[in-house]
Amino acid sequence: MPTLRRKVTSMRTARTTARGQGEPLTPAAIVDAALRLIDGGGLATFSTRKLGQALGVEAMALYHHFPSRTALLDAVAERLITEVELPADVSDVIAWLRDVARRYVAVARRHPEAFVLLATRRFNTEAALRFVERVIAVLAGAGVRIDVAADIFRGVGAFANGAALADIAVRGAREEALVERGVDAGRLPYVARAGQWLGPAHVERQFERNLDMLLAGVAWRLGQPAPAFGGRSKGAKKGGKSREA
Amino acid sequence: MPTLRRKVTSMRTARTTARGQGEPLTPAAIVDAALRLIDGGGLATFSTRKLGQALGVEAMALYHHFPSRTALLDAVAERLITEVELPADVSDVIAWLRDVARRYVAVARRHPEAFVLLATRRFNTEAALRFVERVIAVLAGAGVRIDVAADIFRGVGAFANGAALADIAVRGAREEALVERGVDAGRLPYVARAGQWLGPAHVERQFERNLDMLLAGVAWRLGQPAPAFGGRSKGAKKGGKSREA
DNA sequence: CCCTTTACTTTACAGTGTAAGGTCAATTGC
DNA sequence: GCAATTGACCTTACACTGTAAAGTAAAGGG
Repeated sequence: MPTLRRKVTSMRTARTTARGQGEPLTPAAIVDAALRLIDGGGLATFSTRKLGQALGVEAMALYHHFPSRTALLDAVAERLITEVELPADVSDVIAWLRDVARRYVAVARRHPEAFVLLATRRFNTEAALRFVERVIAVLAGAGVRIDVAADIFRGVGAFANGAALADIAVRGAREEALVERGVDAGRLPYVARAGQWLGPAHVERQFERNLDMLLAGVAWRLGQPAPAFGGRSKGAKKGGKSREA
Repeated sequence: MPTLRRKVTSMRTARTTARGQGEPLTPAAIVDAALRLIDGGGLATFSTRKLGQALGVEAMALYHHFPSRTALLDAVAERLITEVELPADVSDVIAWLRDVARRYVAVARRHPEAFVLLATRRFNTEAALRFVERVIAVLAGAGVRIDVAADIFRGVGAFANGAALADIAVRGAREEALVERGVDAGRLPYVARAGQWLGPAHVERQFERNLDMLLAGVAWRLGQPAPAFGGRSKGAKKGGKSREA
């Protein structure tokens, strides 16, 4: 593996743009650059040519590493899931699920433009399946039946996805106060009153609250004592009887 | 290539393609055609030219009614929200919320390709705000404090959005059995076992179940008796002490 | 009758994803 | 040592995109 790819004195020239001197392109480097580009300029304006330029390469070079633009974006989505690292302490499944959901949404906040790639694609690619595997494994390890684990994955996953999208949408809006030029004050009295509570100042708190509510249901279903709402679980007593876990 | 829509006798020509004779384009007709096109061919292949053709008009004619393609897609999203009609019986708020969530997801199932427009945009357009208004109004009408109503809207909304996207993704995948060529049997044992439970056969049931769990939390927060899991709420009475509603 | 407005068309341009084939250094086979 | 192959990238080309700019026909108003 030559470090100097392409002799510098020849017409072919070395890639001087935004990457080490001559090491060849790798899928990982391409995906990284793509994510950076999307983060910086939005998904709508992302193009293979701009990506090529950012890598100091013609656009068609990308097709040597990915069959299509869509495949490349799939890889970006993959890259995003691997960014959510699962907490190590699995002693409390509910707390663990809460942490996973938090970290998942954190990824959305870090990559608001790219996150839609993750939210709209199916979790059946390599890294995504590994993610599913680990979550189900932790649940199963806590004694949860496999079908119930799937149910819970779906439920928490759906909520996390939706909350992440809402978070992005709310924060992304350029602070137009939601009370749109007073138009709604008359025709939309409730929106006018609820406006501030639907703004970016409260999304995070609302996420936590609703997540806790959902997880309380999960805990109930697992036959565990419901954790106290709004905070860390402070072991209550027995609660509902397990029906299937 | 002016087919023949240019003065056929003396009148302003007749648009013979896929629409009544000569009546002029309306935003509503455009949006309808756009939605049909997206439903039929996917959002990715949707273009202003194809839409124009479907309406018997040049693409640029659309720009007389909408400032941009994006604005047109905004209008399609608007069209989608108006499609979810809110149930009339508001006697039981929890049951009402459940119905709304169901109908919302039903829209996603009816328009799997277009739904992403709704899921990724902010609810601050005309029809969307009317939707929010009515939901908050019903909650407030049931005695829920305005900030709590906003919390609940966010929670149920996020879950419904995420569940709808999951529904679309799962149903959209061309039945590749999730057990991808046996690859995972060894490396992904839990996915292999959970596969069937994550397939299209169970999304709807899982949606109902998780929705019920979330709504149980909502009911608890409203100081109402928790509805029975997994079924219709069998209206109980006043119940526990309210903390904030 | 002219003037403006409405609704649409024509033309044009910069940008898109990507198929087909080319180029040249490095590696391999003999 | 040299030919053949391969890997990694480039060049060209094409069909297609959104849309700016300007044109055109008909309807309505003064």
